[in-house]
Amino acid sequence: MKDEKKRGRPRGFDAKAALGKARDVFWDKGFSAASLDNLSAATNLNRPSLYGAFGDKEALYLDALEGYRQDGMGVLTEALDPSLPLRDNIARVYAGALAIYLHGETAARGCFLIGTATAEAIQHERVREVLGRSLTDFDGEIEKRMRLAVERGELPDSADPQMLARLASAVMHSLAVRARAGDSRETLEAIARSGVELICGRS
Amino acid sequence: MKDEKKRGRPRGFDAKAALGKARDVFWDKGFSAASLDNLSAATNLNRPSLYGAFGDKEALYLDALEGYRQDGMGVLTEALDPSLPLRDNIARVYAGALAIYLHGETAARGCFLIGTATAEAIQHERVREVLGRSLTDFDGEIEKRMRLAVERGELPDSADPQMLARLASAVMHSLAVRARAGDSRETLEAIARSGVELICGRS
DNA sequence: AGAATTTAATGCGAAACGGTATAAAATATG
DNA sequence: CATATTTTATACCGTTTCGCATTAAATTCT
Repeated sequence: MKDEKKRGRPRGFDAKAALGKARDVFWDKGFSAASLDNLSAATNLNRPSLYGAFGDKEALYLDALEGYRQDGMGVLTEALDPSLPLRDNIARVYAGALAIYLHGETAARGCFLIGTATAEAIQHERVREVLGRSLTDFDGEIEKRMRLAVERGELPDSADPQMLARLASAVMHSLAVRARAGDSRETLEAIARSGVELICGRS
Repeated sequence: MKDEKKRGRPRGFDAKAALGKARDVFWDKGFSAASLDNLSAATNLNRPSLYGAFGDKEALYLDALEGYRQDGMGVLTEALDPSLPLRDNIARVYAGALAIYLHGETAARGCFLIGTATAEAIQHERVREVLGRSLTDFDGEIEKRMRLAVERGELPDSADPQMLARLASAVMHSLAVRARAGDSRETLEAIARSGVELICGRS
């Protein structure tokens, strides 16, 4: 469904890979501090090619954000596999987050969204919109699992699924910030463990 | 102890007030997107005066961060008044945070540190250092109160004061991010209430 | 009063910025 | 093969950036 040969010179690069490289630059520097020269160098694309494929700098950034958001949702739904106990689900959510935030083992970059989009959110309405949607969608996915947990008796009937979900997200937001502030993997994992305990009950 | 008249032309502005105006600019735009022209206009200082009083842009930003950090610690210790019950203390911490994050009632700016310093933390080591220190100091102050709570029997002996403190901070970090993402005051206050419930026990 | 010293104002200057005009290269179509 | 169309490469344009050089103003010290 995409083999209709477009006429004209074919593009000589993989747009998805280039977007990933651009995302890495934004991830390290933030939107404002990342220059088109940086992005051009990282993607091996000259500026007109970048512009042609993605539009201007803001559009490229929004594309990168949206891709990250979708990847994150994928990791989340995978972690929330309802055949596992709730406690395992939440632990997996945090483990998945830390795998992204710690980036390999070495330098911690934290969360791309929380680490860079928050800074631009006041001035750039579209960035704020993506950020807000990401947070609420994340909350919502966890909330669904919390509702299921109440139905199944993993949580007491008195539990408030929406609020528990938001607090479960809150722990992750904190991991995102702390990772970028340079906290050690050990510290972050300890917080994650304690978070699971607190959210899912001490039973 | 500061009436020793310096010789030479006296400075014609209040450095502290100027720093506050500069902080507001950084708060809205972030470090990288804030230009010296913006800062100059907001403070009513021409660039050489800014430079003379605070040094370059990064030094000015670090000054603003440090001032915010200290203000925040002041609000925190006030909220943690040990003559009040733990539950009230934590509720006051969140209320104090939201008062800052929501800025009046209208446009939400979130937390200056979490909203802007996280973005620069990877590239600017000194910013990362201030951010990290701010987070750990905050945790530490709450941890002291948690220890006291265990001694007093407000929390069970089995409670882990360090981890409870970090999770209490986590809720605040989430408020900081969500405020900047545009969440309503009602939502944020509801999260704060639920956070108090979760941290301080459902009793 | 005059010298010394500090701050304030104007404005410059080199570099970096985002974005694009222009032309060459590569492919499909007729 | 010629033409149309799309991508790539080079180079450039106007603007904005940060920082400072220079000069004027205001105050203290001698």
